[in-house]
Amino acid sequence: MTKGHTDSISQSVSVELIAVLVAVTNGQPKVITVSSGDALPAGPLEESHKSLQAGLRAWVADQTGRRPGFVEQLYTFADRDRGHSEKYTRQISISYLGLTGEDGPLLASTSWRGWYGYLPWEDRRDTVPALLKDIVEPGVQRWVIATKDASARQARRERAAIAFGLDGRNWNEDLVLQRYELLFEAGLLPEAGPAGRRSLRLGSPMEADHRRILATGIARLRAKIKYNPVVFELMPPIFTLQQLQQCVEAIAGANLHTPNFRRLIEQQQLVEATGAMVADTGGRPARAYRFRAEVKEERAAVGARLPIARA
Amino acid sequence: MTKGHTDSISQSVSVELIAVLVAVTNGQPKVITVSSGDALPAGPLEESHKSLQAGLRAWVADQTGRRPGFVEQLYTFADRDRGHSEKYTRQISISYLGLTGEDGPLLASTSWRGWYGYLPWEDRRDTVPALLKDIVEPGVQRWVIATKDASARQARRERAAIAFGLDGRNWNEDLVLQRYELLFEAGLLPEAGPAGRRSLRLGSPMEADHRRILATGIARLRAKIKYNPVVFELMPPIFTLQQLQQCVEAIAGANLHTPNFRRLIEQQQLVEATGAMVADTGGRPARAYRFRAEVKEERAAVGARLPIARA
DNA sequence: TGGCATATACTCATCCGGAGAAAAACAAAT
DNA sequence: ATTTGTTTTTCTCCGGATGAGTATATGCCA
Repeated sequence: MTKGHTDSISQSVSVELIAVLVAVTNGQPKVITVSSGDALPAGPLEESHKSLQAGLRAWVADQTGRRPGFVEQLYTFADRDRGHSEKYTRQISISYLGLTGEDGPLLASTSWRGWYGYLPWEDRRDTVPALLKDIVEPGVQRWVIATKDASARQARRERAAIAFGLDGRNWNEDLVLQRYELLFEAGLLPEAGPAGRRSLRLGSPMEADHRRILATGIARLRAKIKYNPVVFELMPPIFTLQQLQQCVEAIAGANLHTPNFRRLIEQQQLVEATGAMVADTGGRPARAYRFRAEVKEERAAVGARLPIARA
Repeated sequence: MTKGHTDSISQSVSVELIAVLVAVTNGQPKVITVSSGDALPAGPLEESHKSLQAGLRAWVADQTGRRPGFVEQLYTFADRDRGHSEKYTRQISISYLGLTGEDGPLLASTSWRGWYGYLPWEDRRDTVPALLKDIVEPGVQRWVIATKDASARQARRERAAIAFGLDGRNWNEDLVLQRYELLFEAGLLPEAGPAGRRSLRLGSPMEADHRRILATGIARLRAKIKYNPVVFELMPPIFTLQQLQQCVEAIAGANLHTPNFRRLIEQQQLVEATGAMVADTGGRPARAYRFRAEVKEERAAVGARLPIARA
């Protein structure tokens, strides 16, 4: 498509901003929801908004009374046939991830909900959820063998094995979206429509594709937390290392090896001791820490590496 | 913003798809451009398109006669005041990265251009570009000291040091977008408007923010190539390890350490020898390789790791 | 005082990545 | 035929990061 066509569109288009607003309080990762937990907060892009990010921040501030310290665009998708009018309409949905604290008042219509209520198979902290063996794996298995073609079946088997750590593979906590999509395709989620089995209780559903957007946000956050010190935004100013670890565990949905976690944090010099102690831990008092502000810029980007030739 | 407002929008909105279509041929990374290299190909989202990705693929196929094997959304942004009409209009631009080969015919109005023509400071393969020392660093330095406030100046200095590897830091090839944005802010690019110094020859400019989108695409590709075997899409079916290395070097803009690169590829089992040899290399004949198809699924996601507690 | 629970420190083996040396296999020049 | 050059290919060495497990410190509470 060459230039010059770019202003030709005239179909009816509406633009919607959808937010995954995350907080973590004592080991519980949460998102802001509306409609009694049935949907993510969403609002139209308004004329007054200078940019998408600005628009999002504007109404997030309205909602939560707080301004999220970290906001990142997730994904944009377009649906046809979304409106009820006879006119052919197109909806563009732009989703964002935002990190904040749980404090600050919410409007009555909104509330915090634990995110593992929507994706219970993602929380493997203390035990591997029973529904994985009881519901997910049999359902996925049915989906695998539901294909006649042998190579297609093999492809499905491989995909399932990767997503859910089957066949001796390891569970990869980053594959939140892949798991959601597989369950959706397998018809194991009510969102999948009439084919979806409403009888299975695989977490609470959400309207439209909001649960999918939530999965996207969690996936992004789980990936990001490994190379970018965004946990910052989810922690109070002063905290103990265990609190920090529990926050990361809540996000990752897995228990961490405490000594190694500690070593990781220290060698990256993410935090500094305040000197104060926190005594009400139930055991030995813990040192209080704060984040090193400098880190924010320093470690803003480290990432993986290529075998680059020096000199 | 609670639900129920979501269909209230009525301002005039147009949706534009912009593509960064990449190919690499003998050490030259290239993008498809229009308008004699002044812009990236862009087209409106049409009613017939089922989804954004489908829309993009449709007209990419028209343009190049090839279907890119890999397509990924980059970023969405919204501008006001973009149209010329008196009506207040809003343009949504959704950008995509696509990987393909250079073969296949192009329309006359489109052409491949080397991407380092637009971002010459990003190519550090054989030598560090002279314009870094000659133009970029002095310009950035002026921008740093152009702030009165001491702490703001320090922040700028830090940011510049990270982006361009100053003050003893290493160059981080992933920070393509950060570098572009800094140069833009510093008024060193003609795109920055009247403040921009058109006299400086810091690469060829592009219309609107297309050069920024290109930077976004390059950054994404440089990051992605490290944990996801997308080089696939840019290579012919059979190749030598040196060709593969040169392709990665072209993308990364840096020379790689050959033995270590080899070791990396082998230990990841990305490729398998065909048995054939390629003799016209100028030196010792090289083994011919192909990608292992299985890898595509296997290594679709590996990523960094957290100190997860087993057991 | 003796558990109990958590916090913190230390050890050890292994793997991976950066860096460089060197051998192998051809072509072209002498 | 020998030398030189160029590229491919294989090894080695080393330090630091990582996985895994053990041990000690320090409070509270019964």
